[in-house]
Amino acid sequence: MTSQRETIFRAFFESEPHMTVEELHERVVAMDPAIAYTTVWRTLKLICDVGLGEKKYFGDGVVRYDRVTSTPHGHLVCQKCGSTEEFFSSEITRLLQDKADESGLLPEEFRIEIIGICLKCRQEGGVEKDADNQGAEDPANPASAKIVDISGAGGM
Amino acid sequence: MTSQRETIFRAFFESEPHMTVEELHERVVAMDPAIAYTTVWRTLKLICDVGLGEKKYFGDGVVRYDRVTSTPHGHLVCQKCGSTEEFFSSEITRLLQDKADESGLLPEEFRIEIIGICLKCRQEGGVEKDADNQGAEDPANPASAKIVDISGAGGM
DNA sequence: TTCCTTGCAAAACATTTGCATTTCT
DNA sequence: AGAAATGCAAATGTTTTGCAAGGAA
Repeated sequence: MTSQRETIFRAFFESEPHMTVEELHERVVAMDPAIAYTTVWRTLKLICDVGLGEKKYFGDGVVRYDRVTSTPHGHLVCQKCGSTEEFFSSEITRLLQDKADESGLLPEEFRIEIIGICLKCRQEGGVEKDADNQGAEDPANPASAKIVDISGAGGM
Repeated sequence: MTSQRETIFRAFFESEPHMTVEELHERVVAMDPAIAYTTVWRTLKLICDVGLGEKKYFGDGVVRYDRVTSTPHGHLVCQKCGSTEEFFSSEITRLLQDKADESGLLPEEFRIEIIGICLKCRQEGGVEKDADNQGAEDPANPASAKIVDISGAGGM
């Protein structure tokens, strides 16, 4: 365990969910400017290999990484502004498990994503997302990643 | 509407689901050797833009394209051999719609993927598929192929 | 002719890897 | 010392774009 790894681990586990390598690297650099992108990438890979993290693909061309949580969850992703929201549903999880069982597939991960246009973007109409930062979170606006629900309709 | 487009359209709608640009291009070339990869790519983009198709990301580094079906469906993807299977569940769809409604997001697409190890691969145990790097797993690091007890779920 | 499409080549990009150097044990 | 981690640069592998030539309306 090196100091770089410790920094990267901290940054990863303390940050908001589904960050890209680049985003995490930015955070890491803020803590220690000498840490290279490659090291962040390799550490992220390490974290996934040991099962503490996993890749996420929201479909905007970049890989994101999530901490492995005890509870499976899905994401609501806005195509326009790139904001994301998480949701939980034990009922959906159960149904998916059933599907896997039927097929004989031993599930390792469930990916549940709802892609669409968020309420805010529909109301504001004209707001375009940052061209060179597609689907990325605005680092200055972590509010774009909020956690919702937990027990609503559908037994989540 | 050019002959190339007609060929590509036919190939796309008559082929199996979730093909990559390259795979579709191969099929197209079999029908008309003069059609370029770029044209296939652009036509696929066109198809998606008009809403007849949509991108899929199974996490192996390549984009796949699916026809938009009247019924939303999910995929069971084997990390080892790369095989895929589709499944349908109106109940899951309904629950996801509920989640979107709660958030105010106008859903345009549901992505439901169950990633794991298929029955065949578990039975055959050691059989490695040609897929050089399925899911970008490190072949030299079996730890990445952890198969945890999923009594609770695969953990997303 | 005018506009749109095609093909080829190259640009863009994110992800990975090679290798010499540094750091840790 | 020996093994492992780091940084930099470059290789990969795709996706995407620029532009001149070709084809449809």
